[in-house]
Order: sequence, then structure tokens, then C-alpha cells
Amino acid sequence: MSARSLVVESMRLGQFMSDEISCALHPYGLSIQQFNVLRILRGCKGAPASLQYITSRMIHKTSNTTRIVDRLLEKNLVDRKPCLENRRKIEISITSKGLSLLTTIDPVIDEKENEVANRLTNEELATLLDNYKKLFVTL
Amino acid sequence: MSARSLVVESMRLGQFMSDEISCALHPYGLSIQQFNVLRILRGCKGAPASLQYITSRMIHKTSNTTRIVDRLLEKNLVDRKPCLENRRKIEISITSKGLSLLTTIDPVIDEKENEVANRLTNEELATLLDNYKKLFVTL
DNA sequence: ATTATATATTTGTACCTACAACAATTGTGG
DNA sequence: CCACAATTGTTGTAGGTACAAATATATAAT
Repeated sequence: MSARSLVVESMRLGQFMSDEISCALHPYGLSIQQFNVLRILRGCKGAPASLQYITSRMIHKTSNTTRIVDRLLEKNLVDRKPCLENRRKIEISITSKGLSLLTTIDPVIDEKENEVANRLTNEELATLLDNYKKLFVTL
Repeated sequence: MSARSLVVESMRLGQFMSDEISCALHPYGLSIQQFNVLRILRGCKGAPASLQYITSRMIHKTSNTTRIVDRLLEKNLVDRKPCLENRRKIEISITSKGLSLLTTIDPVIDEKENEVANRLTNEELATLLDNYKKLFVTL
């Protein structure tokens, strides 16, 4: 019985978290996936990233990174160039406009994240994350 | 720091669970949302359900139930009739074809759910579900 | 060199999500 | 009764997800 609850409630919680973040991002015109890509690019600290690299770090592994990057391009938040060493690849990097948008959004997201996390004690939080790891054994 | 992990890892876990179930449903040509609607209808035990009722029980509250029911109709898994008492409403019920499809799928999903849940002890599972409840306080 | 295979990205399609606008019906206060 | 609000469902649109096929380039094998 609680096996079913685990699955259903995990999906519900994931949805709840997504909704919270999506809602906080809405005023900035970013979807959660677009935001995700921007943060991955910022993590590259100047080094350009390939599409493949970005996809590997995304939460939704099967999402179509090409088209998410397309939308970020339209808003001039990222830059896309062909890679000269390997012409199959493309090099994607965050623009200064993208960086400054992230700087604006950061505190809003931090607050949301803390608001949710504060519903648990540090010990509960640690146990929860620990259990997540056990569940995640991909086959 | 672990506030961010909580949010990200919860989304990742929710996605993982969805993927597991979606994958198990794939051979039967059902999406996870279509399956969700069928199970809600089965839970009505013969009594027809309104669109509104179905929507209220779905995991993705904002999903467009009209169009999900449309696809189930095309496959003859559900029935749709106007409601005579209140002509704004429609009455949706699961067909015998829908019921027998669910009967086929049930053990497959049960197995998936148990496979995942077995990675935790009963005690860990109980604690996890308990923590979920604390996180879920909708504002 | 030519063919085969692997890698990297794009394109296509069906379905879903999120949000808003619309239409039809019902209920309610004057 | 009538105007107006609330309820119920449908339709429209932009963006995302999931999966498969297509395209282009690079690497390896013969």
C-alpha cells in the first residue's frame, strides 16, 4: 500500500516544487527549463558548453535542448556559435544580459527554496536527502 | 546550500518516478495522465464523474482534462454523455474495455512501485512520507 | 580511399502543461 | 422577470516532453 503512496507522493512533491519555482520565475518571463539552462551555463564560468553537455545536466533528460536554447537566443540571453575544432558541435555561452538577469532572480529563488526547506529541521532534511539517494539507484 | 538540494532533488525524484511509470505504461499506449484518469474513473465504481471532479484528483492540477478525455474516448476506454440534470456538466465513465485494460496493467505497475519502494526499509518509508506531508503545507 | 560506425545536433510528431479567453448554463438579488 | 455573477466545460496558443528519424561530421576498419 505505501509503495503506491511513495510513487504518487514523490510525483506530487516534485510537481509542487516545480510549481513553486515556475511561479517565482514567471515575472521574469523564464520557464523553469530555460532558467535551468542559464544556470548550467553560468556554472561554466565563461567556457562555452555543447548542447550535449547541457542536456546531461538537465532535470528532464529527454527534453529538447535545441529548442530551449532557441528561445533563450531570441531573448539574447545566450550566444550560439559553431565549434571550429569539431564542426558537429556548437558552443553555447551565457551573455552579459543573461548573467545580469540571473543576478536579479537569484535572491527570489533562494528565498523560495529556504521557505520550503525551513519546514523541516536540518536533521530531517539530511535524512530526506539521504533517502533520496537510496531511491535513485538507476538500473 | 541543502535548501537548494531539497528543491532540485525533489524535482529529480518526481521526474524519476514519472519516468518509471511512463515507461511501464508505454507498451499499453497510455500516457501517465491518461492512466491517472482511468484509475480515477475506476475509483467511482460505476458512478459517472464530471470533468471538474476528475481534474480535482489529478496530479497536475492545471492539465487540460477535456483533451485527455478526448484521447481516451478515441480509444473507447471511456464514455461521455451530457448530464441531464445540469446541462453544463458532462458525465464520464470508464467502459468495460477501459476496465479490462486496467486489469491487465495493474500488476505491472504494482511491481514497478514495489521495486522502487523496496530500496527503503518500512521505517525509512514511513519517515519519508511523513516528511513529505510537512513539506506540502500549501499556503 | 571507401565503407561503416559513432557522435552531435536538428527536425518532426503526438501529447501535455500553463494560462487566458470564450461560450453555455445555472443561480441569485433587485 | 432580468441583469449579473458563478459554474462548467471548450478552445486557442506558446512552450515543453518524449520518442524517433534525419542530417552532418568525425573516426575507425578494411
